[in-house]
Amino acid sequence: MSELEQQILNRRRKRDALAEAGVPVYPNRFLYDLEASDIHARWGTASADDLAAEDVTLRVPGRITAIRNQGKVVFADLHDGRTKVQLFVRKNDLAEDVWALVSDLDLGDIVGTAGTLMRTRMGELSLKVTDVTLLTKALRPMPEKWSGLKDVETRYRQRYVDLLANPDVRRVFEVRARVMRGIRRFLDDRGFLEVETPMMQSLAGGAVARPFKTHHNALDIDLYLRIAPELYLKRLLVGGMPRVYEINRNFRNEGISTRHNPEFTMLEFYWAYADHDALIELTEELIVGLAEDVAKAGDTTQAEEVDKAEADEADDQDRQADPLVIPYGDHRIDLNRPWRRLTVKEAVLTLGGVEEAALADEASLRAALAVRHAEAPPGAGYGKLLMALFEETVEDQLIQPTFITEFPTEVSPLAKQKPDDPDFTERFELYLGGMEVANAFSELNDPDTQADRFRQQLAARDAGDDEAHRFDHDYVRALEFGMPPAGGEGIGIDRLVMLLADQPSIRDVILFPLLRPEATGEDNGAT
RNA sequence: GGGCCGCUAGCUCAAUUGGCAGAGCAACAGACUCUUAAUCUGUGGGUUGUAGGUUCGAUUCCUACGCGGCUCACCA
Repeated sequence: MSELEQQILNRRRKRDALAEAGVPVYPNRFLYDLEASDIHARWGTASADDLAAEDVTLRVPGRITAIRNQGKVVFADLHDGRTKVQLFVRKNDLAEDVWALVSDLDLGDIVGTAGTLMRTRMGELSLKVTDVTLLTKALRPMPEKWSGLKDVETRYRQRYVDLLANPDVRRVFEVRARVMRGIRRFLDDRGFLEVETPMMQSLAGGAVARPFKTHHNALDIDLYLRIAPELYLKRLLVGGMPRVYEINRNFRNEGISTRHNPEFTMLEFYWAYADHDALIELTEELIVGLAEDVAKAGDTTQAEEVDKAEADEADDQDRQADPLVIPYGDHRIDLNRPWRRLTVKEAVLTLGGVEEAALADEASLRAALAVRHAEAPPGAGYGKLLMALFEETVEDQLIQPTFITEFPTEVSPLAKQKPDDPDFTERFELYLGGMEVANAFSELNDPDTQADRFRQQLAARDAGDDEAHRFDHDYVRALEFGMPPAGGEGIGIDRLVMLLADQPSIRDVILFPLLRPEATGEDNGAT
């Protein structure tokens, strides 16, 4: 029998012995007053005398994360997932069977306690326990208390263990929730209506990417998981909803990397009568507001948590100095407005170190790519070549917030052309931390031009670009009813959270990132 | 898909030139009525990711495979 199996067996025996003695080992409920976080929020600064005077008796549930057994006194940490409160258990204070239960507790057990708040001689806020009931027995051992769980594969596969062992992981997902709330509040306050459009589409449009394919049996039709909600949201503009947004999952059947997960969360919003410049303003305002929100929340979390006092001090100082200068890996990103704006061509010339002559025509672009050992995409015209050069020379340098504007029409089949230069569109992308975070443009609303663009995409597909956009006849029909001039934007939420929570991989901001399934063999210790 | 790296006890990590696979925590038995990485005494725990190969002998060298990480490619 392996070590793990032995430990599981021991825990099962303890549980089964209790059950045989008539103790319900998975009781249905425990009426409680407060959890550890609430207790710290309310009495975190109360003195021993205050507590004695107030005589606070409480019922508190939680998970046992540490046990310090002193013989006839036991100290234990009772954790609520965010923070702990210490249990101070004396044999004299308990009924005999309760003391027996306490003596048999294992790390990870979930219990309900009752007692009085006090401070120990060392000053720790503690619950002087008068009763303990087992709420759930943990059958598997917890990871090591000091080093936590480091193995990345286990952290992603068994996120529940990661969350139990590594308290910082919890904070990342609290930031994520805060970002989601902040976005909804921001857009709701400005009169945007949150809507939901199909995730299963018979034609995967609105972006350029390979889709996942599935099949509906009753209708006997193939369907695709959406790669973007764009074309449906714009149909709502036609339908007279002037400001709409959707925040939900997109699915792209592409490679996986530190910035790509096959399913990812995207905010898209459409704003009738707004132009490109209004979108830039709104984007700055939104993201700055979210960053301020996250910084503020970080401060209060740290004030609450005694344990966190020694958290990264350099970090704290930055935030105090300027909450809009945020750490990201080795970088500091300055979110103070206004953010830099460069056209694609300007960026290639100034940041990419490309000679102006290289932008002259397709041949010179191809030459510039060849010099850099970069491939030209199949069937590429001037626009695609320019973007290939941009990605090769500029993209990963865009650490500080930068709006890249004036994208080629060739790579922007749904965007409106610039009035003075039809080869380029009123489109921008926002880069932060070297990542593309947002993509926005003035929406093409001329149905005939849109039909032409779709035809050009079909031609590109024939020329070897198997990700070119499909022709969506119903969308053109919708445009024929008249779509108001509008600005639209998509923001990648996962990447934004990476930045605001200072996480290096998209897997660190997605609770259950996609991994290859585990080998079919049984996990050790399963019975 | 390519390149590089990793996989050793439940967890975190060692193991010299190819020579008996170890430690801390956790577990188990015991001591201890203010500890907080509690302390002290003792004990058990391994198909070294899988399958082959080389060798008297493989955690170590070789091959294939699996899973993961980074990276390149891919990907607005």
